[in-house]
Amino acid sequence: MKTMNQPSSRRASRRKAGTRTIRDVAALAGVSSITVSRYFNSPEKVSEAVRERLREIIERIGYVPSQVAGGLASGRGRVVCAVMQNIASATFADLVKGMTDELQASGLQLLLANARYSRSLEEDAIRAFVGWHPSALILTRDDHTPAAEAMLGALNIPIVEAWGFVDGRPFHQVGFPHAEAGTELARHFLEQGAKRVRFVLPFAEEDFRATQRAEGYARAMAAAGLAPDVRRADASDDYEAGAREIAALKAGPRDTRPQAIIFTNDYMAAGAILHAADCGVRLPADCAIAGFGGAGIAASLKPALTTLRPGRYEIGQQAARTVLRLLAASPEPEPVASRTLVPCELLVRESSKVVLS
Amino acid sequence: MKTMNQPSSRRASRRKAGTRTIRDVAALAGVSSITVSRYFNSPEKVSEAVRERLREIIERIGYVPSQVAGGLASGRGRVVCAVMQNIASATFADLVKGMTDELQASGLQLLLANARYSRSLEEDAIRAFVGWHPSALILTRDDHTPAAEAMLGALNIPIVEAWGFVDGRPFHQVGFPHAEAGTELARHFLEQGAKRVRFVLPFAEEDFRATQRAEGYARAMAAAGLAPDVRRADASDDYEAGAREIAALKAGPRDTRPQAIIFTNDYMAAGAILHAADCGVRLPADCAIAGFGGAGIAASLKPALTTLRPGRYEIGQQAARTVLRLLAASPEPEPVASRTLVPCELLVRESSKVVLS
DNA sequence: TTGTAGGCGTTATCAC
DNA sequence: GTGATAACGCCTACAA
Repeated sequence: MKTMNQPSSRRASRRKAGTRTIRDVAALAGVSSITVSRYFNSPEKVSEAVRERLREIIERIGYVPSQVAGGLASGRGRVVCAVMQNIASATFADLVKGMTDELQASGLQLLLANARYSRSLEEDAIRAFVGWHPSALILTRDDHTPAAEAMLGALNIPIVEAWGFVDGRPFHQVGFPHAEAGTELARHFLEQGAKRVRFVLPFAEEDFRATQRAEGYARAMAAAGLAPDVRRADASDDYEAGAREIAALKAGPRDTRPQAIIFTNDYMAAGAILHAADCGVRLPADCAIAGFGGAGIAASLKPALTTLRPGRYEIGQQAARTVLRLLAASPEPEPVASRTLVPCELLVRESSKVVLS
Repeated sequence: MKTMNQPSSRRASRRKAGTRTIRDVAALAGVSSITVSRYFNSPEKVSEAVRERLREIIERIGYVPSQVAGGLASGRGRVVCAVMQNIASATFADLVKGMTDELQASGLQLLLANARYSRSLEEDAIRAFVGWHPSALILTRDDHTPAAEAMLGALNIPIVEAWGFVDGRPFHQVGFPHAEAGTELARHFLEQGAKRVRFVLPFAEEDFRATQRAEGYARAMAAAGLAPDVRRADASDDYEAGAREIAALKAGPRDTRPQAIIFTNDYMAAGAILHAADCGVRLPADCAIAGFGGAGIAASLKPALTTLRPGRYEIGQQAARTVLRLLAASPEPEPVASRTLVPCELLVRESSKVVLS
């Protein structure tokens, strides 16, 4: 007599205790599991009666579909991957919020990686993300390593480059041209008649966007027939760097001192403003000041800080929307990469009033 | 005559073009696919020779293991899920950075959700995360909905409650007791002889941690036989709220005015300091000030702002470490929930010097 | 150290 | 509108 209840060809179940599957739901409802699948993915294909029964059962036993199994079966993870450059900065936090807010409703989960301004870490992050079979990818730079670029080309999914705004890329762009941001700030001073306008970069060289803004500034100066004056901060703390910059202002002879300074971020500018009184520098009379970033504190400083505010949240949002649009439109991909400009807003306040002596 | 080349029992492959699998690698190496699996998961079980061959092939064809398939097969997604309360705030951005930095090496991917201080959204996020079969869960509050609590209990994975630090919870704690933070700030002023110490809450009531700090402050006041004076800001912008608070300072008779104000975040405190001069208030002579958060700008304000700085990055890091420790130790779970205190640091500066009149 | 068999939970495909 | 079946890519269990 054969062993009962245990055909030798049958392995033990590897199922975790307490895990419910689509089949449990199907059995309870007296339908097949594919019907339960349809209930979630295309409910209009399930009859009203069955739908109601399923709703009740799912609610009662607390069934949650496995994203993992679904992703495997469909060949597409329910995942949008994003590589940030500095995950703890306000800039990227706002981008992330814009993206999550927008993706929330779609059921897509955002996966984040932090590349710390390194192209090689970005490549690593992309490679890791490939294993998730992402539905789309959002990047925050456009100068990838060749290996990264090769992976991107092979992925064949929507790819968005957010934050910058570059010509001639094969991927969708959402952001603004950083060089032009620098140009705009330079012009703000040039139009007021300033001739000596300085641009201050942060201590760390890693933020290449700051460098791009400096280049735009330099072009504007050159176009006006003036010599660019780009300096790099000599303190890693932004507030301290700004303070030192303003402290050094009176070092040279009066007619060579800058009439205006553009700080590449608002924190340096704030440091300058807060320290000015201690150095006997009156702002903006002795030197006009502008920042970049649209920091919340800018309006409260004395004098209030002029700043160029990028639409950080909006860029995250638009990047996510671009992804959703492309996913909805597939499999007819858009012929050319889209370009969504999210312009900066120049918030003009007292600090940037040029006083020509 | 039957159709050729197409046995009726054989379905078409659903494989995406260009997708390589563990079997492709195995075939190229002349080994079985399980050996390739071992190469990734326990390389020490694969002979040096085979390992070398596999390394070369994997590198050459750019094979990346599927996290999705692996997660399904092993019953555990390679995922740690975290629910934040305000994903765009500096606090949570630092937490996230601490977590990702720590998880990076382990190959675990962090999944984030934003609960916006809502218990119900937290519940939704947890439910969504269940579908990812997470290896662990990190939460940032301890007062979950009953449904959420039920899910947590059933999950049977490491669960960490980070940012706060509470007694008697079934889950691991990493953070600090917010009430005590309020107490510490209150004592800082009480020890200087102040009798009238005010505590200012932000306009939005959603941040229950701020309320906990206020409670700790109130207890310290009561213990000293003094009346607590908790006010809620009347402007949603923190800087503006701080400015208004300081502007209102001189409204009442001198001997009822607060001698010190604790702002529940540094932005309100900064707003107060920046606006003080405009109101004819001299700080700290007319009123001592302290904040909470350890904002970067605090040290640059005039007067420099005293603030209680929580170890935000460290808390994220320790939360992740707790998760990794528990995962490594399984299947022998720790008998009781661990408690990791990450203390705040009181940064005493000029703003909090009490001047008794 | 290496291999065989089959299952993980869902979905694509085809059939009714 | 509903169902049977196999396939997604990998890993656990067991065997050699």
